[in-house]
Amino acid sequence: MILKKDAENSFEAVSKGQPKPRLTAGQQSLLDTLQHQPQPLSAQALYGVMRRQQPIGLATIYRALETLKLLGLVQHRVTLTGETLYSAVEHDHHYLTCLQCGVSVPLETCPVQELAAQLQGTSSFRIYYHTLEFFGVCEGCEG
Amino acid sequence: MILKKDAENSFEAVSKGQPKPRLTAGQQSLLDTLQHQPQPLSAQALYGVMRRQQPIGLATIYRALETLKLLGLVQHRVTLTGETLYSAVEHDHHYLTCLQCGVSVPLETCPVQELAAQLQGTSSFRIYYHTLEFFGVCEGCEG
DNA sequence: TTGCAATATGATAATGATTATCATTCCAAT
DNA sequence: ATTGGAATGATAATCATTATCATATTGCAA
Ligand SMILES: [Mn+2]
Ligand SMILES: [Mn+2]
Ligand SMILES: [Zn+2]
Ligand SMILES: [Zn+2]
Repeated sequence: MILKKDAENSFEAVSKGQPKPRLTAGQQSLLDTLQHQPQPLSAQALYGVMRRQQPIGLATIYRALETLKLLGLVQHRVTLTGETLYSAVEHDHHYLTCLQCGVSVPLETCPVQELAAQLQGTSSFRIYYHTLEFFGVCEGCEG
Repeated sequence: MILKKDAENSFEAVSKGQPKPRLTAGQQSLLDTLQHQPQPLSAQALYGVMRRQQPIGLATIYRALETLKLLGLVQHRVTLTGETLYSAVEHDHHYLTCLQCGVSVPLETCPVQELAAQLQGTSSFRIYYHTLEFFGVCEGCEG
């Protein structure tokens, strides 16, 4: 996927002709940070990253992430340890995870893109993102 | 998917030629219960269900679910509210969930079956199950 | 069978990520 | 400038899950 670098507000790219929400400085800053991350991050990790550029309270980060999710700008996934990781919706990656040691290997392709577009028309939902993950046991953990 | 009704120990059906683990009475009972559920259940919900048939401590249920997961007999998914739901691996269903009200609509098809089999050969992992979920906003929550 | 070591179980305390509170600050529109 | 509503931050509370630890079972050898 091609991203316009440093769009002043990437909302345009996602929502077309919908009620336009104004992001606060903090939300915008958080979104920018997220869009520049190569990996999904937890709320607490984001708290640490923002700390150096634009300090934002942890509670506010959780609230902002929720808001951005509802706007279709941010997506989430939950790790085996129970922490939620966030990333920009443009970040469409999936993993193969070992149930034993927890190691995650990224997949190269996303076989769901088509179905997502198809569902978009079929269902009455407006679809923002999806999660796809495979679980099993890695070679090293083979018992 | 067709299920042999009341297999004495469905492990055979999943693991072929691997070190055969003996499930304890509680684990077996829990697995049976899970295989008869039409919907994924949380550990606590299972605790409530087992209560009437074969009382098992909550901690033991969590441990058993973890064990069954490692054996490739049980799968899990995490809801928006953060609770983990468990189901027998035979239960291959996916959902379209509203980020606002949390309602989940089941999908009819699983477009990942093939890729899973393919990955099985490509990767060095032994793949047990996968999760696939679409997130968006339902018609009623449309803002 | 009997005895023991390894494993499983239950009750309960502890953990930790997330959420609820609430006082304060910001913001937009009179 | 004034004001009502939304946003923020610090912090307490929540609650699903884990860690403990004492007790009960199980598997196996003597
Ligand atoms: Mn994808
Ligand atoms: Mn599937
Ligand atoms: Zn592993
Ligand atoms: Zn909804």
